[in-house]
Amino acid sequence: MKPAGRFDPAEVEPRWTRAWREAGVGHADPGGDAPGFAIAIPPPNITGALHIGHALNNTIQDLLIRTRRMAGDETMWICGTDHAGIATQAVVEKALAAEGISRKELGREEFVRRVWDWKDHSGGTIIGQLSRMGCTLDYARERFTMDDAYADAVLHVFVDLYEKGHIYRDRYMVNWDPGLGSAISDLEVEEREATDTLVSIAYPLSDGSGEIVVATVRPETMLGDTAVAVNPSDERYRDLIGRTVTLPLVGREIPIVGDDYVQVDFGTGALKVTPAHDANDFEIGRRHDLEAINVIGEDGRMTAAAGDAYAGLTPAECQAKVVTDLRAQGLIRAEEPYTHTVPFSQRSGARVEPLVSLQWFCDMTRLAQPAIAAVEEGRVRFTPAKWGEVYLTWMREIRPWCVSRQLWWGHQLPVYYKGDAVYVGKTAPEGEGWTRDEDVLDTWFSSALWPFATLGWPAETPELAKFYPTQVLSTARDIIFLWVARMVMMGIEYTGTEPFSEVYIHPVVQAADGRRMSKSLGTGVDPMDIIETSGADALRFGMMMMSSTQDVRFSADRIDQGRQLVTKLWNAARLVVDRGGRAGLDTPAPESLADRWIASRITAAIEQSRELVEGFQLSALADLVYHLVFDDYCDWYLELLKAGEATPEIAGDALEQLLALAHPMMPFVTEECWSRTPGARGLMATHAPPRPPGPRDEAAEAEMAQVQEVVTALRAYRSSRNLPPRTPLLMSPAPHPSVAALDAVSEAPADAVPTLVASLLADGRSILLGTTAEDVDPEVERARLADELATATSEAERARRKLADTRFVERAPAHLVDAERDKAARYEAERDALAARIAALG
RNA sequence: GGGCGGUUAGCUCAGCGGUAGAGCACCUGCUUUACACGCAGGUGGCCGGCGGUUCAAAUCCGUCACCGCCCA
Repeated sequence: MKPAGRFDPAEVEPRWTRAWREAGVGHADPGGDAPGFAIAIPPPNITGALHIGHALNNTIQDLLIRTRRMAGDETMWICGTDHAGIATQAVVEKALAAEGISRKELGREEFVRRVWDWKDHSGGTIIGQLSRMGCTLDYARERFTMDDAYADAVLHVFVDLYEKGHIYRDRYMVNWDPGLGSAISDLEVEEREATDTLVSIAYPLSDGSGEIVVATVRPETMLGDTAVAVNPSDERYRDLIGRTVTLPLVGREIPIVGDDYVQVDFGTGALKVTPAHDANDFEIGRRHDLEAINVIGEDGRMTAAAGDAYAGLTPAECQAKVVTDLRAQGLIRAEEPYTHTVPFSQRSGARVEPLVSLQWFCDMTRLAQPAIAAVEEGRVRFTPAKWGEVYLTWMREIRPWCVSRQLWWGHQLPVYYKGDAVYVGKTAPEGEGWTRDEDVLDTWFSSALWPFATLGWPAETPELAKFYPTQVLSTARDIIFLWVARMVMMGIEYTGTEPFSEVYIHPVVQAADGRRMSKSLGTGVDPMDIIETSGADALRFGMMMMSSTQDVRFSADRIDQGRQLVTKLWNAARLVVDRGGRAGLDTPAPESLADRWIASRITAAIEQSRELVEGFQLSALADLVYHLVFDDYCDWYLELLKAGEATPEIAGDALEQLLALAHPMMPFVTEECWSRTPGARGLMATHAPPRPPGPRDEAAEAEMAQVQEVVTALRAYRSSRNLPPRTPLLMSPAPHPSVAALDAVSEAPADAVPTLVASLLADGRSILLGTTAEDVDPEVERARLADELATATSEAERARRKLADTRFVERAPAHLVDAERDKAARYEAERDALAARIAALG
């Protein structure tokens, strides 16, 4: 069938999505002989919809997967979604709230059932959108982090880490999110700047001999103070160490301790110590064996321990009352505005309350060691490499991970209590009276197992044998710690192997104005809108162009560029087919200059594209394909084909190579063109890769470069003389046949040469050309020649000056010096020729 | 406080030791029978400032300024 009419992505693309699914293009066969190549998708949340970051990341992964598939590997792109504990629970709670129902009214069992209902209806959104983008995931093997088998793997790991002594329960300082009613990890806390009041409070010495003044932005926490700390080197206070003060409003007698942590020059140099509500104070408390009194509860209100006057207030209300009460007692010494950073929850947006709480922790120090070595020794390679350093820095200072969350949606801890007894196991212990821990695991605990739990681990499945370890992980830098690092640790611990060997960290796409792209700011760009207006191929090309070496602003121009490339390919294919081009021929060796040249150019591009893919230089790859299609193939080669200087056989073969080269990036248009090319068999998606690089045809490339230079010079000449584009020109010496085929130029008869008007430097030598004598306006020509003379003269001088520098001649590489000599000679010859022409004009 | 990155054409970005590139925008031509989502020809940069290394620096080193991110 001959390609005809306009290319309509909205009609074409869904058709191929279905065809690939039906042909099982993404479905992996663990039984085959071909080498396995696997990528585990960063599982999107079931709550979300496709955003530009997904579009970018999954374009990259599909490009890699399609490239390897065409190369003959047995590919598996592991598909699935993440249960996203906090986010999903929040979405469902919000929906319930709209019906006037609270989670607690519903009860845990019913609530979890409702979340599953919600997941069944809305949880597949992103996976469906990825399919529309042309992603060839292994959809039939889609996994979910709460699937029975997956959940079993998660509990297996928890129990095992507990038995190995890495998981323990402790009262420890955690980041408490009062909005969520749960502890959150260090990585979910965001520091923001806030201006508070720094209040100086006098604490009277117990023996009545004076007072010590402390400064704080959280006066309400004084109710939980159990010491005052000063730096032992601070002469002002040194003598007070070991004495006590009486805590105002409370009346508790608390010690003055010496601790190096205290900054002498901050505030008054004396620090109130509240071990239950400040991470640093907690450490000081441990060093001095101080009691930790929780005065702020998990409900975000003051506890009974804060005293009858304050219990039940919010911290803000309590702060106001404490300050009022202290002022009444004349104990406020100063109040001044103070700007500092304050922790907020990335999850709920609430101000994080540090408090001491009984939680489950995972000590990461031993697990980190082999994961550090894996990167240091190159078994896991980051691109760009700097992220490897970021990873290592974090891993070397790794801290305990708080893994319990006070939520209902997630993997409930396999922990059971009876009185003081604790049992950890996948199934409930025998006997009566055991109750299961209410908490669930941090979602990242389960995602850490993603690359192997999705393949059936801990069972020894054929999938695991064939496709683990995976090859590449492509993701965003903001989850290097949350996810990548933990996958490496868990992968090594449980499979003995790093879960992937390459980590590609893609850029962050910002809004066009440089702000963060977000729905709430209204700066988001919906990839599905782009697909609707421009097609998935254009989206994919645009994302590739934006996948450069640094963070980029969203550029609609790049999408347009993709749309134009799609159209160009489509039209080029139509032309070639129209001229008798066919695919899959036993193509004869190219003979004409044009045929030899395009074959060589494509060979070069195939070679380059391999290097670019290996180095994840994806915007360069997109750029390469773009220019190969537009410039080499369409602007030069197809013009030569139309002029009869190239053969349809080679044109058809070149088209096939071009489609294969572009297919991983733009699967739809290439598949469609392929299907309409006579002689094409099978799908482009499973087509052999672009032909392996053979030798370049250096001679053809050099000759064609000369042809291009002359043709360009002819066009520029007409343009500068304001001559219509196809104005016939005469030239001497005779034009190369390809030049004559592309341009209205012919050899000047010998007797006409003296009347030729222009002298151009092209093809490394002077050529003379002109129309006929009567067209010549001597004034215009003289001005034009004078311009060229000026250029030639200054370039010649420049080169001579450089050659006159003995240090350059002596120290620069010989080929550069030679090139400079050659340049000087050429420009001097040109200069003289131009001068002669001007003289001849009179 | 510590660390990392950025600063190149009007805009978005490549280039990272040998006389500055792309796309878009802009200007001039062109209804050339694949494509006006096109073709041809152009305009436009002391490559953030200042020092240094080198025969040679947008590219390497130092420093300053501004912007952004990460960790404390």
